[in-house]
Amino acid sequence: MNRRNTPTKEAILAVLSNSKKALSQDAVEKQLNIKINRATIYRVLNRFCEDKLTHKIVGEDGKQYFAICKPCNKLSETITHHFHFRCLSCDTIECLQVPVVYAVPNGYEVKNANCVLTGICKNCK
Amino acid sequence: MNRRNTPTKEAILAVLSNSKKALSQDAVEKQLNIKINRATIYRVLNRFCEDKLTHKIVGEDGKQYFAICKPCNKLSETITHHFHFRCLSCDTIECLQVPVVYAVPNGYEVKNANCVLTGICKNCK
DNA sequence: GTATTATTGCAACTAATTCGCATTAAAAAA
DNA sequence: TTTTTTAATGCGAATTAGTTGCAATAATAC
Ligand SMILES: [Mn+2]
Ligand SMILES: [Mn+2]
Ligand SMILES: [Zn+2]
Ligand SMILES: [Zn+2]
Repeated sequence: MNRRNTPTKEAILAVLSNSKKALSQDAVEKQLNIKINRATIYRVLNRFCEDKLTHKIVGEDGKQYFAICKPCNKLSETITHHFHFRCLSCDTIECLQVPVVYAVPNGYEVKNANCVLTGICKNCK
Repeated sequence: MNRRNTPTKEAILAVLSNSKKALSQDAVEKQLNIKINRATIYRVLNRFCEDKLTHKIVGEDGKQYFAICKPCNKLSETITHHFHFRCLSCDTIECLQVPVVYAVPNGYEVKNANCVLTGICKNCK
């Protein structure tokens, strides 16, 4: 199933590129200047993830956030797993350039990591 | 608002105590031998969290899991933030005795951490 | 025993995400 | 350039997890 170029895809990608924060479907929709269907936005975002263009973070609010972050693209696989920070005040999630370090017990195979720190961000203090 | 002792509370606590894994509301309900309302289970679990008897983990599946784990009770605040592991095969979350280590940029205040590794657990390999 | 109010059950509700299906439109083929 | 193929989209309905209002129940204090 080959990917196709569509205005929808471009628009959503542009929004993500211009954002320093990870965005929820809702946030993406609000920042779009064209009207795109909710389900479609989810589908596009998930396709981006499949293609490793973005990554998905799940907050302790249980919501999905999507980010295309600099670290992810330029650095090695190791730092690909980095911490995220969710500010309780401005309710945004951002990628921190802080690698996730851990060691798992024998016999465990880690495929992914979802690490979110919560608190108050620099701007909101 | 003082807490009261009820059979419901005892039953749910017993289930959590006997479990080596973190449990969702659904999982708790299934393991109970008495019938307790869904909303009530959530309320009891959240009360446990308020009272620091349990802690809540949110998986990348967006669901809430509750655990009363050994490390949490006997160790210091520092290790209270530990990694969790969610097995994609048996779909359970467990507390790892692996501390979460990080350093945040200046001006950030961390209040909580939700760190979940995903993959295949020892048993399922 | 009586009063107070935390706890519970039930049903309705909310919010986030997904899904089925018909329609549209990229891109490949002719 | 037209035709064909099928990925992408829109819409509405469905699903899932969790919450909330409210009346009934029951633990605890008096
Ligand atoms: Mn990132
Ligand atoms: Mn734990
Ligand atoms: Zn903030
Ligand atoms: Zn497993």
